[in-house]
Amino acid sequence: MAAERSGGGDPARTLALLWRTPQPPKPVGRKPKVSVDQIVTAAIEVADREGLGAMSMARVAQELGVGTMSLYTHVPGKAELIDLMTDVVLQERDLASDGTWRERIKHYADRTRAVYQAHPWMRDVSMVRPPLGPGLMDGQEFVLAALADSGLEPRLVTVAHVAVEGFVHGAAASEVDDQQLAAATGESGDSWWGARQIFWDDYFDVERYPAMTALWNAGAYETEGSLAEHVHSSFDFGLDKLLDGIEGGMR
Amino acid sequence: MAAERSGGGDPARTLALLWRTPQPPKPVGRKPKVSVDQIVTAAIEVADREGLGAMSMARVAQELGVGTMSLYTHVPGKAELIDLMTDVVLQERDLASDGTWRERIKHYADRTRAVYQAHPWMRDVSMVRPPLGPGLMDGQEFVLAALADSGLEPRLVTVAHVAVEGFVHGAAASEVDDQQLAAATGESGDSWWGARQIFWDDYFDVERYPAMTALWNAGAYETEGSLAEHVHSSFDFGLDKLLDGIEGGMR
DNA sequence: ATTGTTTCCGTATGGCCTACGGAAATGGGG
DNA sequence: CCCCATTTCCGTAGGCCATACGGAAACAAT
Repeated sequence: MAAERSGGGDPARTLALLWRTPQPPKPVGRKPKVSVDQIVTAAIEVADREGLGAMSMARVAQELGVGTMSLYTHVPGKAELIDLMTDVVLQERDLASDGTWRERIKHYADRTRAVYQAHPWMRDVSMVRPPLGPGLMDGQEFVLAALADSGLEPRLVTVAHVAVEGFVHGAAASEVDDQQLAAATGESGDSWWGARQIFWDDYFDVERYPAMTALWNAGAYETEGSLAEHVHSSFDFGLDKLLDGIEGGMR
Repeated sequence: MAAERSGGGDPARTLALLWRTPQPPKPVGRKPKVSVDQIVTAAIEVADREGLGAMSMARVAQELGVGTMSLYTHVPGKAELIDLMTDVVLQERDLASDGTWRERIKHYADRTRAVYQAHPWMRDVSMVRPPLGPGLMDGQEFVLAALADSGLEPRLVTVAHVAVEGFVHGAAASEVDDQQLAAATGESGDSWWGARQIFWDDYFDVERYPAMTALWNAGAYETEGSLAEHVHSSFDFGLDKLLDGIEGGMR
């Protein structure tokens, strides 16, 4: 399915929800059975366990013991609910701000990765029109502050910011993709690749792929750890090199 | 919705389709009304125009003037169809192999970006269990050959490969996300951000976000081009710095 | 008890994938 | 010309999804 997108609904309503603008208590009327926080928490639990595909309005309502349509009293729609879920889990990063600028960016990358690990459905959430809530904003501030301390001039800070954010979210999404697929299909990544052993036997053409063949023969693919560990260390390497490049470009 | 995943179906069948293993012509039996190639082409057209969400089996069959279930005679299921679509559009990159290793990697990035631009639904396709067809394999060979020429030792070539692939696909996906959302919702990115002007008026806290405020005051956000252009140049910057880092790490 | 206000939620619409099994088309052998 | 094995075509049906609509139910104040 396509990426989940932010709702086109009333921005004022969505922003009030994201920042939990306190609503004046209603003096009259029926008492609510559920709150926005309960709905968001239940939705996150369902998505954590069964994926964003399983997080339907009916499923969340069932979890809370209310009717499906009751949710719409508290939340404009599913897209906005995903916005709320996203900002809540981004807040879990709880970013600490000491160390050099490089250390802080690596800290940011680690914490963001941890969010994706804990909530693999984040892979399916598009970040180009992000929820403008405290979780997202605190993260942006953290990275921008670090980059500003690096000595880059302001214009380049904003450019580097997009590059770093893109790398970190992309890397975290990639890493988690494998686990998510494993959960969704009931087949591990290693098992999946194993079942495709016949590719190397029947289709791989040594003449057509000399570079891959040479690397294979040089033992470059005789890795020790699991697939996931290899991917993880590759992204550590990539982030390091990206920061090296940014640092070097200033001297 | 969740990311589209590769089918857990019979790998041998899927590989035969990906590499278009010639089937012995059937001497008897009803003549097929459609071919695999026609199905894949029609599916790509639908997805290009209306997104992967609209690419349903029923929609593709309608496009071809056949019944929905007829497709299942030629293609195991939707997941495998997406694999076939993916490999076909990756083949469109048509990679040329001259220039320095850096030039070749930038060429690869540009051509891959072009694929995403032409086929925005690629954003929704997970690449952790990729279709092992000629389109993907040729790309891998191209990047690995370039990195091998850079002088990295074999072990590091495979590590750098994952980092570069992650960056390129992540960047291309990010760029395209905006257009895809614009098409899906009928609202451009600039318009979307404009509608959220009230965020800066009502919610942005100068005390809480000093780094962002300082950058704003320094004029770092007074960009000239569109949002899309800014994102594009940021990823060019990022790739350059990543390659700088890789290059510098060897000296 | 009535009224105003708010929340709860049953129903209905139109979509999705695909298992199943029978109908229709095709070419060769009698 | 008919029969039949083989292959493809496809209608039906089941179980999911989001959400518009409008009435029922709960509550406080009068």
